[in-house]
Amino acid sequence: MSKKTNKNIKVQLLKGFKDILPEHEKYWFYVVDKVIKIVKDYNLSFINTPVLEEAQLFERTVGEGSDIVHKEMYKFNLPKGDSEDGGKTVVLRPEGTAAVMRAYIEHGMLNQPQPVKLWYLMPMFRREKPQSGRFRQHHQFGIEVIGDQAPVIDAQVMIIVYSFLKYLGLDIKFPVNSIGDRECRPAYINALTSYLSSRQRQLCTDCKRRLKTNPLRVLDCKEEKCQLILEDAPQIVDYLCDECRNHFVAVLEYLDELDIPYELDNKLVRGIDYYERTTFEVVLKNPDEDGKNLSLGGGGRYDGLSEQLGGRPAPGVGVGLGIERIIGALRTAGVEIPSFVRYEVFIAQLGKEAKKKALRLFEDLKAEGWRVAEAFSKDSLSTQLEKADKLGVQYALILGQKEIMDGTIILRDMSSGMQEEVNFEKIKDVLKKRITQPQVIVRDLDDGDQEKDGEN
RNA sequence: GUGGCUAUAGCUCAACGGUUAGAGCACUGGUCUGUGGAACCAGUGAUACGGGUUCGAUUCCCGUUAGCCACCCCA
Repeated sequence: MSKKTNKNIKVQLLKGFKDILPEHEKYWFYVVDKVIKIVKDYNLSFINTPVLEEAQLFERTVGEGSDIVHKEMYKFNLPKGDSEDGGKTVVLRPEGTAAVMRAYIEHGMLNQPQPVKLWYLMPMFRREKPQSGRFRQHHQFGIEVIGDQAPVIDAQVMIIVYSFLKYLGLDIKFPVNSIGDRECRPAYINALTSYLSSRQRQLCTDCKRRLKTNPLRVLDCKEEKCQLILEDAPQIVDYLCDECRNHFVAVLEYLDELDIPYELDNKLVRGIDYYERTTFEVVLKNPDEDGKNLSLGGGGRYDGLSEQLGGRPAPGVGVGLGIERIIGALRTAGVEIPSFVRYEVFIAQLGKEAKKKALRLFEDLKAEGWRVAEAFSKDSLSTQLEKADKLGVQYALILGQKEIMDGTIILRDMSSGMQEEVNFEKIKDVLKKRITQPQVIVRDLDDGDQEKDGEN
């Protein structure tokens, strides 16, 4: 950095954006490890979609009246005339479901065995005011099961979420509701609207607006006066058609069967228009000091979404979970995150000849896939071991004049301080025996991360 | 979008309307070419930006920007 930069304005992060730093690495790897585990368990197929999409993909599905579309999208026009896509209005993807459904339609996944079970891990962008646990770019692990409307699928999506978070060490529950479908919901909205209209004067200003744009959203208003009015409001359950009611009851039965903790919440509507029937959220079981249960994600069924995008009918149900929220929850819950082994071996050298031989040994070990660290530019053994210690290396190899004469090398266990002389030629075999399971897992994880890096 | 709080080194924090803005941790080098988690010595490194009050501002005032938090909503 230049010193007196009075003239230069410091370039920094855009508001609400966060760097993911080395210090967050172990949390990400921990979560991604469990993601990989759960998607293997349930045979979900990987999908990722572009960050940039046409604006109407979300405007038509998430809904013009929703907060996401209405005020939170990064939306801009591509310059006209410089390319075939010139003049199009594009947005940074604010949520995953509509994008995945677009891909499902566009790639004819209807011709695969149904349902198609997909998962993704990708960044989302919403231009909200940043706050605790809320950023303008965040990452979601999402699951979408498309092509089947059986209630058991709804339950299964929730079961997957439940065991995923269980793997991570988080205890959660599902507020759950059914908001009906295209057949029966209009009647409920009518009933609700006329009830609220008659009491319009007592509603908060936001709700007066919602009453016109999206009456359902009045239901989850937090204002006390609105809540009071809502106590006697018509309830969606009473308006569900037989199909929707049966579907909902069946979902709950499946959840009961596996003792998945849920609680009925007849005011849960969610801020996205494409949902039908089942809607749910994923909240921490234990409330924080303020008595609130942190929300880790949400989901629901969207049987009409495909048609909204011009596709053939394809019912679906899905869920999105916020990675940053999950990591936050892991930290506050004090879940122990296994520490991360970056290097397996450190090579320390003493003397000119030893340095040469160590240089070669480093290359040899590396060629065989070992993760090797060194400090060849240092001559002091203390300094080298100190470095090895800071790197968290499990074993140090020490090579000096004496060892070269004897054809040996010293193997030092860094945690116990125990060390032994090993025949130089046998060192690889000895290492193979010593280095244990955890490192293998880290290698797997690392590969997974590289894939993801490519996407981000 | 509305409101509250904050802004000094990479981090945590100090200080004063007045000479050269201090400390701990971290970092770099050294003691250190035969043993790390330690000690000692040395070093790098900061008043967010702009304006005002003042002889003098890091300090007081205003604005901007950014951060944190709450509301709204959500992941």
